[in-house]
Amino acid sequence: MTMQAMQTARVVPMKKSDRTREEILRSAARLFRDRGYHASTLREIAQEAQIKAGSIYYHFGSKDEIIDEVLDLGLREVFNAVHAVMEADRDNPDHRARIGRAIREHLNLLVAHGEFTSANIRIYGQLPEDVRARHRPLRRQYAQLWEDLLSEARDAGAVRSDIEIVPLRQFLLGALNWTVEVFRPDRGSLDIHADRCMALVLDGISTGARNRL
Amino acid sequence: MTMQAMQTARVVPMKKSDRTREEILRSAARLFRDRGYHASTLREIAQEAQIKAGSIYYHFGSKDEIIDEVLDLGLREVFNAVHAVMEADRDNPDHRARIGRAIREHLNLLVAHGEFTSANIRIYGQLPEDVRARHRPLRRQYAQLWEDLLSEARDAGAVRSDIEIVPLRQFLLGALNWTVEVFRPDRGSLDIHADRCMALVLDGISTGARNRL
DNA sequence: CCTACCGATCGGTAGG
DNA sequence: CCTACCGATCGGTAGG
Repeated sequence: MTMQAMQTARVVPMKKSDRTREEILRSAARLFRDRGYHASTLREIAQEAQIKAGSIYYHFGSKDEIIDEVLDLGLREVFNAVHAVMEADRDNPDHRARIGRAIREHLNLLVAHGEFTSANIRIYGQLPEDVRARHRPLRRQYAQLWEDLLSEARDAGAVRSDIEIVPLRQFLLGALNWTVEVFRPDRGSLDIHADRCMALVLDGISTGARNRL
Repeated sequence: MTMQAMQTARVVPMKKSDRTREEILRSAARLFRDRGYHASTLREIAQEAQIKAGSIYYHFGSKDEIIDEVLDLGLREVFNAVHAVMEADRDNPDHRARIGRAIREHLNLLVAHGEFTSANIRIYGQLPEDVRARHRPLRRQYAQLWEDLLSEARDAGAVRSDIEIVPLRQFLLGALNWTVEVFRPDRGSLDIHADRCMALVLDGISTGARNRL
């Protein structure tokens, strides 16, 4: 197998059943995002994936298994990419630049994996508690990534010292996610979008905010 | 009937059927907010309102009629209150203060009518198109209120002239709604919360933003 | 406002 | 991966 073939194989899975499986997940993510979890039926998901309803159970054991994987796909790639950027920037003394690069990477991934991240953001609050519970550890891990970054920035004097880290992280990630949902920027306008978020959020944090977060 | 009685009558409806009707709406709003529209069944709504499922149809013709009224209640009172504040402030030359007061009133109402405004914010994106279409005129009206306020501020030089009004309004209202959903501030901390939003959002708009919105 | 019920549709399964 | 089907539950209705 040539290098070319191996790379292709990683992007477009070779086995047909794998491609169908991915199509089910992608269809499910789109429907979950647009109509919510309960309103999206397995019959609609199957139709979008161009198979019959009963055939979904060849690939997944239950609807819960599908939502679990959609949630996981939506966040894990964001986690890995942002984690990598933060690691590469570990010794940079410019904390504002570090935060900026993390923001940019976060937005990048949100746009790249549209269906899955959007579905995750939009429906998480409305899922049954047992589904949320299974997904929570990954959420906590990602939140911790940002809280560490912001803590270091605060300790270095780059962020106002009277701002609490947890609400700051909530506000920052919330604002970023919200803007992507509203603006749906294309790849070309992503840098502008990231700068805008930086300016609106970070300038407020570091110089403008009069009250404790 | 005394003045006292009349005022009481307006707050707590006298007829029992009116009170049941209100209880249905409030239960529906809570369930819609917490689980989404489709996941909230008429049977659950009825149970929360302490009546039997079939009895809902004594008060409402369909589930659609309930969601219509929940959406309307969630936004109309916000619209009226914010509109009144803007009118009272019409000739104030301090545009930053005008925007600040409008923000404060908006947040005030979001907190005051928690179930209905939260339900409106959270589930609107996932509703069937015909439900959204019926609710859209009121949404547009409220958006126009803010766009007028922001346009005047920009024309007076209080907001950067290279910022487009529509995206600015989307971002501002989106950020305000988001923070209320995340922080759920009590009445006591509302002023602090409003100031924080002012600082984070408005300082970015007027002095910090490098790029066009 | 309740009881008793309807047709439709859901998530899921058996057998191929 | 499909056909044919199950019990459960949904929004909604009839009759009181």
